[in-house]
Amino acid sequence: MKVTKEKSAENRAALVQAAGQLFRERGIDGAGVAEISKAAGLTHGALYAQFPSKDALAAEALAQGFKESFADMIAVKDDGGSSLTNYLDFLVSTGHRDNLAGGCPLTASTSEIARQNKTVSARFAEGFEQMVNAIEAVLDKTPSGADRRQRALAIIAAEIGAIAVARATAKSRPRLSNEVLIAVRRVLGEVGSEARRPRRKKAATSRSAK
Amino acid sequence: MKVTKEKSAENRAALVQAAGQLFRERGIDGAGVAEISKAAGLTHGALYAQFPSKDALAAEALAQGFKESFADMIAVKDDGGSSLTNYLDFLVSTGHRDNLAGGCPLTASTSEIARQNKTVSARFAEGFEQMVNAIEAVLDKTPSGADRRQRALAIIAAEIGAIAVARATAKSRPRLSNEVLIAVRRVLGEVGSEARRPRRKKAATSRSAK
DNA sequence: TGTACATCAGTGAACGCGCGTTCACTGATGTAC
DNA sequence: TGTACATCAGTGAACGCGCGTTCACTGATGTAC
Repeated sequence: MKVTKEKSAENRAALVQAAGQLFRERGIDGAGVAEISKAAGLTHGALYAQFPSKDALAAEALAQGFKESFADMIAVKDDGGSSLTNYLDFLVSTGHRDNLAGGCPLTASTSEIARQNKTVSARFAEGFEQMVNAIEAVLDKTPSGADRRQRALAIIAAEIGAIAVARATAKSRPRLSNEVLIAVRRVLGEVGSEARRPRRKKAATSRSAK
Repeated sequence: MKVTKEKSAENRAALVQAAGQLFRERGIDGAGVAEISKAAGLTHGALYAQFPSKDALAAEALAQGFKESFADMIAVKDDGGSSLTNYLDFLVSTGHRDNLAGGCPLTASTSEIARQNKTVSARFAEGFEQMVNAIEAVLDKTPSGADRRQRALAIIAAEIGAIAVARATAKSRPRLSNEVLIAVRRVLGEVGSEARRPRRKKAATSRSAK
């Protein structure tokens, strides 16, 4: 039974939305087309009327996930206080760890991406690059741009690793999981403004490095 | 046809070995029992004579992978120069990125672990903890132990994120992939000895933070 | 040491199941007149 | 505006396939005598 153009567009959006959530929750290989279609209130046949393959849906769901994630980031950016602090509090947190379905696609599917097709992995790389740019833009401007970019890259890589490890250990070692987040949050705060921030009180012993 | 106890033990070891490599290459869910058995020169029936389930094999393969990985770490540790430098050069490198089958299980399966059973995820947490301890042991001793542990946690989390991202982007954006490794390698070098190392030449402008 | 036999590691066919994808069909939509 | 009909989004049965696991069987091993 045919359906309004408008309704059809809604259905497509519902598929993308459901796919994004389920892919983030269970992994791209772990969520099936039947489950996704059902979550969108449709049958799998409808999915294939809208997308040529599961891969194509995955690419679109990934792109949409990034879009929403950046919207969240912008909302958080100027929440009072430093933008970097806001970003890190948002990204490296128990809230982000526990929000599989709604979290950033970067952190959810990183280690699966290498096994996906080119379209999917290219979208991932774009999202990563954008995320790095967002962080770079709010870093202290003191040192050279190259240095700033390196720190932004390291911050995002560390954030991804932190959430991945925190999720992997959350069930069997909840304390350890929290500890990872706290440690990474603190160290990244320092990395983000290291070159400009005065040394912490206690340090200052200056043996030359090795 | 029955087989020597010795031969049986060899077969078991071959299964664990093959499973470890294939799980790291394709993911735990991505490598099948048929493929693993074949790689070990056996049939899947033999696998079930040795292990009650694929999960049990996965747990053992993970433990074995950590064992081998720590042996590599120890070999690298006293390779001349600073131990931390040796560790980081080993862990955050294109070599590690490109060595799926032989690399560290931590970096290979992080984001899959949360979806595996308790035995598997507990083994993962143990391996992570050990890795953190190894790093902590070679960090500068200047600041408090709590601070040292936090930096060790952050270093391992960042290393895992760096390898994961580098692998995810290696095919579609090889330059970006390399860039991530270089950036993380450098920043972690600083994190590993931050509190003690004299400020880099160019920095030193000391506006107070924010 | 030689013989009889229970053990059990390993084989390979078969199991039910869920996967991604295809396809004949339906029937409301939206267009042509 | 009203009618006739082509379009095509969505349905649901069916496809081949590979998955993890089971099981009846084999036959060399290793033990008991």
